[in-house]
Amino acid sequence: MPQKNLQPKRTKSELTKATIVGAALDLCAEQGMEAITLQAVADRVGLSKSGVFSRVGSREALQAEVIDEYDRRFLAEVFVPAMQVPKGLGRLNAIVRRWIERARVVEVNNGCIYVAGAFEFDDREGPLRDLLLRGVQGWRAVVRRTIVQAVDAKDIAANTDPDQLVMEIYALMLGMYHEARFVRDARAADRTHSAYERLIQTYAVRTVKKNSVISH
Amino acid sequence: MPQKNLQPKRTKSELTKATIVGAALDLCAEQGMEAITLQAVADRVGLSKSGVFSRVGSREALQAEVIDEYDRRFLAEVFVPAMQVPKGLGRLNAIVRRWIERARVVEVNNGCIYVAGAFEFDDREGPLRDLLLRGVQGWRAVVRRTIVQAVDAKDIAANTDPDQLVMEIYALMLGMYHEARFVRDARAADRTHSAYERLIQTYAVRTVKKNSVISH
DNA sequence: TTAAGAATAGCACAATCGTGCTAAAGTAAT
DNA sequence: ATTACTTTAGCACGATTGTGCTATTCTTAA
Repeated sequence: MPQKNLQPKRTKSELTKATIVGAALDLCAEQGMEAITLQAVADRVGLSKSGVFSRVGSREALQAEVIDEYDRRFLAEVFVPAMQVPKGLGRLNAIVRRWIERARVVEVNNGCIYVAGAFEFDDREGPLRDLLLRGVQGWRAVVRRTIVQAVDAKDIAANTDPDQLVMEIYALMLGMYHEARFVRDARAADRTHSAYERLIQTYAVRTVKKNSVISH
Repeated sequence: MPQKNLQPKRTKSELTKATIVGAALDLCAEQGMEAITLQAVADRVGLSKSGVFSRVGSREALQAEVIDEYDRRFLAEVFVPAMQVPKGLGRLNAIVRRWIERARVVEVNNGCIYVAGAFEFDDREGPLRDLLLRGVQGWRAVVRRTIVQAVDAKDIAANTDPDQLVMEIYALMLGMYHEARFVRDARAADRTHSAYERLIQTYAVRTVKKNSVISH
C-alpha cells in the first residue's frame, strides 16, 4: 500500500474537490449564494455537471463548504495577523484596518459572501442560514472581545457598550460594500477608514475630560 | 364612449394590476427581487399564472413596477413629512428618525427592497439595477442636500463633507437591517438611533465645546 | 499488460421558470 | 338579449434546475 501523504491532500479527487469549492466560492462572491449552480460550477472548472455532483454530494453541501472555505480565508487574512498585535486599541485598529484592506482588494472586486448571504438569507430558514449566522456571530464575538480588552486596557472609555460598538463597526463595513459594489464609488475604502477614525474617537478616553457627571 | 374618470383608477384591470404589484412587493420585501415569480404572485392574489402575466406584460416589468411602488411609499412616509420641518439639522434629524422608524415597523418585518436589491444586483447589470441605483441615488441626493442646508444654517460644522456623512448615515441604516433581520436583535432600532446621535455629534459645530450637543 | 477501482461523463427524471397562443369567461352598451 | 370587448384560464414550448443511475474513461497496483 502506497500510504500516500496524509498531510495535505490525499487522493486526487480531494484536489479537484478543492478546485470545485474554489470556483464555487468565486461564483458565490460575484453573484451570491444562489448563483452556485452545479452547471455553472461545472463550466467554470471544465467538468460535467454530474462530475461536480459526484464530488460534492449535493448542491447544499457545496454551498456549505464554500462558507467554510471563506471563513478560513477571512480569518487567516484578518484575524490571525491582527492577533500578533498586543491587546487593546491597537489590536482593534489592526483588525479594522485589515478588514477594510481585505474588503478593498478582494471583496470589492469579488464580493463578500457574508454580506450578500446575510441579506439573501435574512428571511430564509435552513442549515445555510445557520452556518452563515454562526460565522458572523463568531467573528463579531472576536471583535467584541477585542473591544472589551481595549476597555480593560483603558484605551477606550470604561462605559463603552461593546455590542453597540461592534454593531457600529459592522455597519461601517456594510456601508463600504454598498458604496463600493453597488454605488461603485472608488473612495469607499478611504471613506470607511475615516469614518472609523471618527467613530473610535468618540469612544476614546477623554484626556481633557469633559466634566462628566457619571464618571464615578 | 364612456370616458371614465381619468383621475384615480380607470378600468378594473388597473385595479387588479395594483393588487398584483402590491403582492409582488410583499414577496420581494420578504425574500428579495428574485422571489418575484409569476406563479408565486399568482398564488398570492388568486389568479392564474397567465392571468398575472397578461396584466403586467413581463416579469421584469413587474419587478420594475415594484421598485416604483416602493419608491412612492418610502418617499411618502419619510421624505414628504420631513420636508415640513424647517431646513437645517432639525430636518436632517427628522429624516433619520422617520427612516429608522419606518425601518423598525415595516421593513424589519418585511424587508427593504433597496437593501436586499443593492446586494443582489451589485454585480448584475441591466435595467433593474439601473432602476434601483437611480432610486438610491435620488434618495441620497435628498439627504445630501439636507446636510448642505444644515451646514449653511451653521447647525453642523462648516468643513463637513456631505458625501461622507451621507455614507455614514446610510451605513448605519444598513447595519440596522443586518442587525434586525439577520442577527435578529430587537435592540437594532435603538442602537441605530444612539449611533446616529453619536455620529451627528461629531459633526456638530463646536460652540463652547461644552453642552453644545444634540437636542435638535 | 492486465485487473481493479476510482473518477467522470451521459442520460433520464420531475419541477419550475418565463412566455406565447387560443379558448373561455366576464362585463357593459345597445 | 345580443353584441362588442375586456379580462382571465388552459395548455404547450423550450430552458434550466438538482439528483439519481449507468456506462465510460482514467489511474494505479500487480
